[in-house]
Amino acid sequence: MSDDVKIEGESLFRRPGFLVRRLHQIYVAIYLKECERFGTTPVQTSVMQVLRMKPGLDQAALAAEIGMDRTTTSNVLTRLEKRGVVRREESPKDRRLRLAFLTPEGAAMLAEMQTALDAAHTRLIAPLPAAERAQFIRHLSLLVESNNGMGRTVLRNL
Amino acid sequence: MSDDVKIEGESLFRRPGFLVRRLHQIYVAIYLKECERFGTTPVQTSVMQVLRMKPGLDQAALAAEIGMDRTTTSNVLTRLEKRGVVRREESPKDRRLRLAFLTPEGAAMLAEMQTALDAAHTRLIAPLPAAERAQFIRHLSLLVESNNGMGRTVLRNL
DNA sequence: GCAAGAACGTCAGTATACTGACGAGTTGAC
DNA sequence: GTCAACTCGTCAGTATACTGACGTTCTTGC
Repeated sequence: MSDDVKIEGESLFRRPGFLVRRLHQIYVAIYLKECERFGTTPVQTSVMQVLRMKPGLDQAALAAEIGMDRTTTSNVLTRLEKRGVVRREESPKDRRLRLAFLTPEGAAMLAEMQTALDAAHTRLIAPLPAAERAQFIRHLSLLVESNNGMGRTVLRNL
Repeated sequence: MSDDVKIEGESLFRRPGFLVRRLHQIYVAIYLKECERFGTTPVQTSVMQVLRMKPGLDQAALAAEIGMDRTTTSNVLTRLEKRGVVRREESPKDRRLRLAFLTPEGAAMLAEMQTALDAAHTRLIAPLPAAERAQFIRHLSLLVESNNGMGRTVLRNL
């Protein structure tokens, strides 16, 4: 219970990198359970949420909003389009761009998902004492903002 | 700056699930930069670290140590074996099991990686005020331990 | 107005990470 | 002892997530 941060220890369970990987897995599992009936993934939901706020975003801008690679974003959109919740069209102004929109079906599904989605996020941090949850989220935010800009994938609009 | 935890907000950047996914990506990027010359991944390193502590572990037990699926563990071991840092042999006691060991080359590489590995973990949480790093790690640990046991992948030996 | 550079989307390739299913092997209830 | 239940490793399939490379299209410097 020492306050000293011992990164060099042998156990994986004191290493922040290992813990973050594991917590990410756990969040995915919680999400999949909460949102089971929709058959979506966390990233697909993030894409739809961004498109609700900013309809007609091109793929690179969408990628930057979520912190995903252009390639991954394109693949996610392909799957969402196949399900009929997203549609893409070419930009008349810039023929390089493909603009993405939620379909009415997509907007309806997203609205219906809201409760389950909130529950997933809440459940993830529920084991923390209530008074410490806000600080944990602030710590996460700070680390994401500070380390943003590693490699090709960068978040815009922090 | 309210202490109230607003999970229901529109912005992705206040959602712990989103932040954890993004922080995991960031850790991978930091790791890959620090350990570039070894050409390894975070998970491959975790496997090797466990095998250093517990030589001759079977694949399912190894999976449980790291919190990985059996299938993923098998694939990671195949890649490590191909590189010559791990070897597998069948158990004479239980013919279902394949026991994994570090090769001398693997042990040597792992020893050589230690500094870079420590640097990656340290860099991940470096942006936090020094006094708050231990608490952040405690929060991560608590959430991982509390939510352990979601789905097929479970950590043993917490 | 045009050549150099940059940006967009895509492709191929690779690595985690999961599910469901399966055969081979072991264990336990009786 | 036998057979049902379980376990281990693997396979096929799918979803994130990255890199390097490429053709197309736009922007900029001049």
